[in-house]
Amino acid sequence: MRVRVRFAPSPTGYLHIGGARTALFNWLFARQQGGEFLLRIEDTDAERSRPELIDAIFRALEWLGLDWDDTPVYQSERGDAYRDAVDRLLASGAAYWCACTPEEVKARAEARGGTPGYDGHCRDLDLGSGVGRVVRFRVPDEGSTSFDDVIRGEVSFDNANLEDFVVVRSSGAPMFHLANAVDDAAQNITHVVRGEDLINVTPKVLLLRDALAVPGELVFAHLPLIVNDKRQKLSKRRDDVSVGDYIDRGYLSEAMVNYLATLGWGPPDGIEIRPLAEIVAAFRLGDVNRSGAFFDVKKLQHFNGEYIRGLPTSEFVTRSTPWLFAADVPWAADRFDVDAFEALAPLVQERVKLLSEVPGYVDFVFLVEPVLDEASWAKVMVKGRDLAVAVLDHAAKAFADCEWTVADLDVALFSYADTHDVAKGKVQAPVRVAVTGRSVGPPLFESLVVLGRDETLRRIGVAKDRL
RNA sequence: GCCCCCAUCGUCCAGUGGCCUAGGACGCUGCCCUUUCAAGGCGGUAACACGGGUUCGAAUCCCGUUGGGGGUACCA
Repeated sequence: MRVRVRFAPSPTGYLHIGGARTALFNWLFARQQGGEFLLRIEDTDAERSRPELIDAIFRALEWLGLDWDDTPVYQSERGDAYRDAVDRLLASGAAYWCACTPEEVKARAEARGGTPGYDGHCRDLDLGSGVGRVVRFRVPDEGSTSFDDVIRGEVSFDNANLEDFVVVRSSGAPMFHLANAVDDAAQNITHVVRGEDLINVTPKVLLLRDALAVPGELVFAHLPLIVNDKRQKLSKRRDDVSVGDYIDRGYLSEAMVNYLATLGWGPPDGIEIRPLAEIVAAFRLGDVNRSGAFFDVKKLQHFNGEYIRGLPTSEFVTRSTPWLFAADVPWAADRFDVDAFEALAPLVQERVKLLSEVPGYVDFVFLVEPVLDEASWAKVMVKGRDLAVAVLDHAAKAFADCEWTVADLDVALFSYADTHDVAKGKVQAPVRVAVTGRSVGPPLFESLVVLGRDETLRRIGVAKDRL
């Protein structure tokens, strides 16, 4: 049978790292099996769902490159199907109306000794529908519900530990388990790949499928959770994990997807950074780990640096250009010079880990006056004042009439190093700070070539005056 | 409390009874290269939670302990 999986986000927040990983593993499995990857928006909870987030989720998935098949299913539009299922459940006695309020349920539980859960109060009262009433599923008192998880093996729950859970709220809206069971059946889903936080809900869905006489078997695979540095499930509040935030910080989708694929799984040959197509080919659902994985931003950054360096330079230019027009960039848009950026791009490309770092490497070209990094100035120009004065004097003269090429600038400036027996690193520093404002940046002479003789000499002059 | 899951370097991943004096990657770190910073090259650091079994032999299988996590809603 053809594999059909689904990613079923609830539009209560932006797509976060955990959801992205779940979507990715579903997608990998589907593509690797030649199956289909479907989308379902689980918006049964009108209170929490925010329709405007749905599009943001789609865009995040698109950014990641996780293309889906068919049009997404919206649970908010499938009321009839759920009502039909509930009618069948009620008719067969698998479910019943319950008039207990949450407060009553809780009060009785406390009176019983604190064990949470519904006590079956209305089970055999044969109540009909009514305002404020919910429909509960009649969980068998005995036996157990188990399934063979692809990742974890046999997982079993005693039915006695399961309460008669609500399938329809007093508002008439279906609960997640019900909608889930009905939709997985309707969409002919073959495999459910989701986070381990949903493992306890599986017996309920299984019981529901059974009661609804859904044909065929649904295979489950519960992914290990992605955790924070305290080894707790990533939380939108506590941890900063929205996929969109990573886009804004200059991460490449290829790097993100590749990194996410190494969380809970690893290719047999140990090569972590590789094209998605190879990951698809090597991926095996059954080889996914069972234990939680820490989301290590440092390692993600390393992946990102690798991907940036691996880009053709022209693509690096087109992908980093938006960052040069970002709102917080300190120069007017008309100061941007494509040719200048293209000249520096290959040198910047091998130095950044994030696209957002790019402006900091080339700003001196577009700024009227370079931003002055105080720490750099203090170290090179103040602490090393004597050398700085001598070097800038030398540079001002030597740069005045040499050929304006990397090779000639090199000779012109470093003749000072040779004649005065000073390390080249020491000699280039004052010029770099004078011209770019910082002590780090792209190679100096290439930078000067782009800046031009007049501006270079002007900035050297300004720095000398400041000394 | 109850239920479920998990347990190899700081972190991620290999390892599926002998190839393991446990391998790769990130990080950290030493050296080299070098006009800064990167990148690159060559090294180093560091782990099978504990206790019992099973077996000729266990990181690998079983049991227990401990530890961690998840769930326990008229959220998903």
